[in-house]
Amino acid sequence: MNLAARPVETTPLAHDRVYRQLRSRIMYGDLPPGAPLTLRGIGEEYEVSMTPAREAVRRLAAEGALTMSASGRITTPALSNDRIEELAALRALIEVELASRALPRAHLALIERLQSINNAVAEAVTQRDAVSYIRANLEFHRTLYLRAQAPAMLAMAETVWLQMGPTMRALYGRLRRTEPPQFHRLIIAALRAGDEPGLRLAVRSDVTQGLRMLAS
Amino acid sequence: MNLAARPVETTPLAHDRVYRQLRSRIMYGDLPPGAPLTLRGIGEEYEVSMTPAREAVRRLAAEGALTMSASGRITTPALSNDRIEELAALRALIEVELASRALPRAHLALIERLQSINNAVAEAVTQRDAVSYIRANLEFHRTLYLRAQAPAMLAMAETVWLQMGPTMRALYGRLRRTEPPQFHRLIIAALRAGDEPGLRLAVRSDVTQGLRMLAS
DNA sequence: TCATGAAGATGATGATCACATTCTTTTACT
DNA sequence: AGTAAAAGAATGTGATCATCATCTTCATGA
Repeated sequence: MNLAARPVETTPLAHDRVYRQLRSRIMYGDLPPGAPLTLRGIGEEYEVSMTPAREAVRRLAAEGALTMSASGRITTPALSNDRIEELAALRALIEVELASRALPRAHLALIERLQSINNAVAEAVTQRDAVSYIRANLEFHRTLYLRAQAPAMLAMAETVWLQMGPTMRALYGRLRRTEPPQFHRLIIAALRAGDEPGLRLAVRSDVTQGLRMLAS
Repeated sequence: MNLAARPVETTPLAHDRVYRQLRSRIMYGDLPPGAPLTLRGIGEEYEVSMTPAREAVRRLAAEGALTMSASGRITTPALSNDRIEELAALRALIEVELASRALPRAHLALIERLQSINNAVAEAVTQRDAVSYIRANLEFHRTLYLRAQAPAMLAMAETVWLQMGPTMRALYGRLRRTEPPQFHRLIIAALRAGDEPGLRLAVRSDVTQGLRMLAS
């Protein structure tokens, strides 16, 4: 057994690299809804052959991050309003539970980190940078939920985020506002106070507020 | 546009066929936890080359139905008790919501179909046929949830079922009982009465009852 | 002017192969 | 006899190619 020769350096695997980069672009709204992708195009962009591109695309399609037509055409998902409502409801269900499980383990250091991330969210809002906003917003939620010690639930929540990525970009893109996220402050306040009902309400409100944007 | 030449017959696609068959075997507990699989073995079994086998495996791995080790070895998941608790909690969250949404649309024909499926469940129990039991049990739930008109939520629930498949088989395999499922009767009764709180409680109880088997 | 159809381009699918890594078994040495 | 090294087998990864389906474009005809 050779322990010294294996630092931690793993996974120079091509398909995994392509998967992760595509996943980030989709989740954070770098791609609009309905954007077409091709295996050859992806392979060329990431300098790999079609094989790893195919595996990355299939993996993302299985997670709902990409849509494959009957003829195999690949696009980012263009969600119907019903589908958006469903995904928002799923976010509410899962993330309220995650927040609730994180609450008893939320110490001061975590709350301060959330505060700091929230400043980045506010800055992205004032600069109207949709991608930065989505990334910082999701990092706020992920940081809290990591404390829940519930990896399967967190994975489910991230899958929902992934499916909503392109749509969130389109939604925030046509939104004109400059106020920082109010519900994040409520979440932080509830964490400080150890107020579970308040926390559940604040998370639910934050997660479903995007639905109101559909009235446009 | 040629409408006549395309009946409905689509998807003789190899990777999709392999995916569906493997998915069924995993979800219904035909494979035990930790069972090893190989791409060449799958290809031989389903008479395809490694390429479609790989795509099916990757898709299933993305859904959590298969586990890939760091070196790429493929096995069915062997869940820890913590992970089982998490997945059961997810089932409770999602399926209670699905049942609640299905309730206002549940007419008599649906209730009678559930009754009939429940007879099949009871029969599988008396015959101690684990695979038939799991299949009939999940069909009971799926039939109800289809009425919710919430495909994204149903897909999430099925993903959880998929992850638990091998473990459910192992759990029911060492279970020795012959009584039919009591909570299914409560679910049907609540549907007949239009009793939403009762339905939510019955579904939650049915979904989490398997957790009690862990006390062994 | 619009519909129809054919030709070309585009793209996904599946098979095969070479390669590197990992696991298993055997062999050799103490 | 037990441990370690080495040879061999097994397995996933990625590239390339042939093939077929689909879409687009352009020409043809009413």
